[in-house]
Amino acid sequence: MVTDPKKIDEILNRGTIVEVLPSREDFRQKLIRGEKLKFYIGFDATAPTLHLSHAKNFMLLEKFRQLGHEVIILFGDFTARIGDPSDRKAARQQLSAKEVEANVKKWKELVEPLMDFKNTSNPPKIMYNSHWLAKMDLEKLLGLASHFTVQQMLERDMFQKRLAEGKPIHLHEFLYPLMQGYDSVAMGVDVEMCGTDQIFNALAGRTLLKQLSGKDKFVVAVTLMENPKTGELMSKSRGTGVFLNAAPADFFGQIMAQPDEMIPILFVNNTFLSLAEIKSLTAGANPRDAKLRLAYEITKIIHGEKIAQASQQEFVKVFSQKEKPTEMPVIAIKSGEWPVIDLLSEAKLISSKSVGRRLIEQGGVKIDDQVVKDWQSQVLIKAGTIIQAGKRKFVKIK
RNA sequence: GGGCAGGUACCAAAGUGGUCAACUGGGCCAGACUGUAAAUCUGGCGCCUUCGGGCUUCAUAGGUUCGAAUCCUAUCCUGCCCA
Repeated sequence: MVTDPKKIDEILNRGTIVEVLPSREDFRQKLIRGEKLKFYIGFDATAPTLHLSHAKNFMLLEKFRQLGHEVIILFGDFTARIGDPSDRKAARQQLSAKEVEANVKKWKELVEPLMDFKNTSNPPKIMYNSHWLAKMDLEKLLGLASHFTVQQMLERDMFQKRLAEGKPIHLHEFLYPLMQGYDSVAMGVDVEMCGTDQIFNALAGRTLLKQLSGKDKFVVAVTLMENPKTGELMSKSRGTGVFLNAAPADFFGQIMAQPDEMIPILFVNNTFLSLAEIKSLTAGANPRDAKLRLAYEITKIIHGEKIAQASQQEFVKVFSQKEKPTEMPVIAIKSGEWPVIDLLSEAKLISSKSVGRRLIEQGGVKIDDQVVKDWQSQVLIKAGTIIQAGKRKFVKIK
C-alpha cells in the first residue's frame, strides 16, 4: 500500500474529484492509514463508444489501483438495458441484451490502454451487474424498494425537473437507483466513484449497503468536464465529444477541435502532467500550441508515443500548412471523363447527390487542387488524381 | 373510467387550411478569416432531376377539400386535473 500523503493529496486535489461523501477528510485519513479499500466505478454500456470524460474516470481509478487498492470496473450490462434517468431529461431507450453485449466487448478494447490489465499482483477487475441483477426476483426487489420512499425518489433533481416540465417519469426509472445501489451490496465495496450526476444513485447504494450489510462506503464524485462557457458535456448524442474509438489522426483532430476553454480541463483530467507543468504550458501561451501539446499527450496515452508524434506532424501539415495528407485512401476508379457528381458518389465522398451538389456550390470540392465550380461539369481523372471534399476528406485514384 | 392539453426533421422548439421541405436555437457541413479542425463572420443542412420541376416527410390509419403539418374520424403514445 502506498500511503505517502503527498501522493494521496495529489490525487485528491488535482481537480478531477469534486466531492467526497460523507467526508473528504475521513476518506483521506483512511487512505493514509493504508487500509486496503475496494473501489468500483460503473459504466452503462449504452453505446459502443467511450469519450474522454469516461477515459478520465478509468485513469483516476488506475491511480487508486497504483496506490495498492482493489479496483473494479463494473459494466452495467443489466442497468444499461433499463436506462439511467440521470443523464437525460427524458427516459432513455431500452437496449436489448445483444446490443449491450456488443458494446461491452468494444469497451474492453478501448479501456485497455488506460489501465494496467497485465499487472499480476493487483490487476483491475471487471464485473458485470447482470450476474446479480438478472437473477433478482420480485420478492427481493420489493425488499429493496421498501428501503426508500416515493418522496425520497422524487427528491432527485432530474425528476424534479421533469415534473416541472411536465415530462414523463417512468416507473422503472425509480428502480434504477435501487439496482445501482444493489451493485454496492453485491460487491461489498468501500468506495464508489461516479460522476457528479450520479451522486443520488450512489447514495442510494450507500443506504442499502448500510441497511443490508451494516457497512459504510465513500462516494467519490468526479467532474463531468463540462464546458465552462456553455455547460455542454461530452456527449454521445450531440457529437461534441472526443471519442476513443476514432482513428488516431481523427482522435488528435477531435482534441484540436475542442473549444479553447476546454484546454486546462482536459489537461488536468486526461493527462498525467503535473499541475505545475500544466500551468506553465497554458499560461500565456498561444492556445494553439497548448492544445497541440494537449492533443499529443492524450494521443500518446491512447495510441502510444510514435503514433502521437505522427498525428501531430500530420495535423500541422494538413491544417496549418494546408498541404495534403501523407496517406489517403486509394480507390480504384476508371480513368477518363466523369460527371463530377457521379465521381464523388462513386468515391463515396458524398451520401447523396443533393449533398454533393451543395458541397460543390459552396466551393468545397477540389480535383488536383482545382476548385470545381459547376456541379454539372465533367472532369477528367487519371491514376494519381486527388479528389478533395471539404477540408478533411481526401481520396486518391488508383 | 371521465375532462382537458399535446405528439413536428439529429435534439429542442415555432407553425393550427394554400406564400410550408416547414421560423428559430443547438448540433452538423462548407467558405472566409485566423493563432488550431478554437473563436468570429457568411452560407447551407429530406431525396431525385433532362434544372423547368418532380417525389416523400409533421405519431399511425382512413376521410373532407381544388389544396392539409394544419379540419374530421378511429387507433397508439404522453402530460395535467377528477375518480
